[in-house]
Amino acid sequence: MSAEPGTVRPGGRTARVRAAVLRAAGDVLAEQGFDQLDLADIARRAEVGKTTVYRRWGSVTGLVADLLVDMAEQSSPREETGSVLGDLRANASLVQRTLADPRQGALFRAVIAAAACDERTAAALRRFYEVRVDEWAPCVEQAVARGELPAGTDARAVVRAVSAPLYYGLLTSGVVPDAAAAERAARAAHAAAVAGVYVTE
Amino acid sequence: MSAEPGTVRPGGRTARVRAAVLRAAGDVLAEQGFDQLDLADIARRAEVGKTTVYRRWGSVTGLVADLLVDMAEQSSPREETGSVLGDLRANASLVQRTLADPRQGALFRAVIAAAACDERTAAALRRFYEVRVDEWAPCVEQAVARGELPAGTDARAVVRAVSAPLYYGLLTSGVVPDAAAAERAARAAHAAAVAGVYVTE
DNA sequence: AGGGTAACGAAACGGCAGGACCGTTTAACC
DNA sequence: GGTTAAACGGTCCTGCCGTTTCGTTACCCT
Repeated sequence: MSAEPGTVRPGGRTARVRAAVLRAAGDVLAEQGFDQLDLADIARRAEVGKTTVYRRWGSVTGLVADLLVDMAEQSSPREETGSVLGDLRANASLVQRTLADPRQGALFRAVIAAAACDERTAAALRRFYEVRVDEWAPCVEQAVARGELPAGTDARAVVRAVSAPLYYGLLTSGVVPDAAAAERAARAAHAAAVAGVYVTE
Repeated sequence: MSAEPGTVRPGGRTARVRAAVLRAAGDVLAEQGFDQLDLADIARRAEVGKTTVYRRWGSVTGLVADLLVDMAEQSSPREETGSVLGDLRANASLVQRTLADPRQGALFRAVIAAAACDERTAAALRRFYEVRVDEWAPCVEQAVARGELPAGTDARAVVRAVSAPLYYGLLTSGVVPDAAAAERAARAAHAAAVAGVYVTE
């Protein structure tokens, strides 16, 4: 049993091929959604042999899983405004702008759909959001330390609460969130956190 | 241009075939997810000719869209407990139990994934949630009338806020919601509504 | 800098999803 | 109950997705 292709000689051409294929995969996912995905089409766009794509990724979901690993590596740093509400607003705005962007929004919908169909992709998606939530949780922890939120508040739960309504509208009703929706999301999470809804133990 | 098959003679055998196929489709969706869906397999399970499934529904997404129409018709009546928080709890618990049910939960994930790939399916899904939100919005409207929530509160927004975190966890992280999550969802939506986050105009 | 081999790429193959044909059943209307 | 055609269902087939094969390129190590 040999290692996966691309792991022994990951540099040079191999890296270029990976980058080109992932870029093409992102484009096609954003344009068409993941079920109409033809690996041969991606190979053509990436100017790469069809055989290579099948050998290295095997299936559509495998390709999406690798794309998610790539996306998780590009983490956007959090902003700090001095108050929880401001920080949550910044986070909500970031999520909102991401989902409202034609390419990014469609890409996220496609990736989440893919994760619902394949366990490996689901694991990659879970990891992606873990990274994102970990990035922003310190804002809430600092707020607890400053006394703005009750002690014992689950920081990660608050961060997830900000994203939830924005994702929910997009996924279940196709509603692209606007700035007002971001503001509501931030204020709602803040109000709930102040009320002690996310206090554990 | 002739009408869609199944619309001119919707009774008798046609209805039985539709019911059998939709049931089989739900089973397969819940078991395997929608991308591995083979219409011939569904036909076999439903003990129906393969040709019939292809002729009437054409594609996997078309079948899912019809399944959603069928699901929307079976609306579960809302409960009324006398207080907003109680009503929101009842709603959250209903959603939580639905998503936590192995068959129903998997079915919802699959259906949402299908909606991300096809516009007709997305429209059917939107309609499904419109029906559900309309069913529960009166609870919030009555609460506003009773003075429990501020005037001008967007009732539908509050109802959606209850579901959002439960769906968000399931779709992005594969977290099956438990009773505690339902309680948090209800209390969070309530706290935000009381704080006037969902007041419009 | 040169060899060994990991990784790529073109072309040919094959299995199966999805569709076409046509005879059979039966719902709808009188 | 008889007639009409809408809808079903078995069979065959065609096109495409994914795979295999084998020759070529170029990355990595010494």
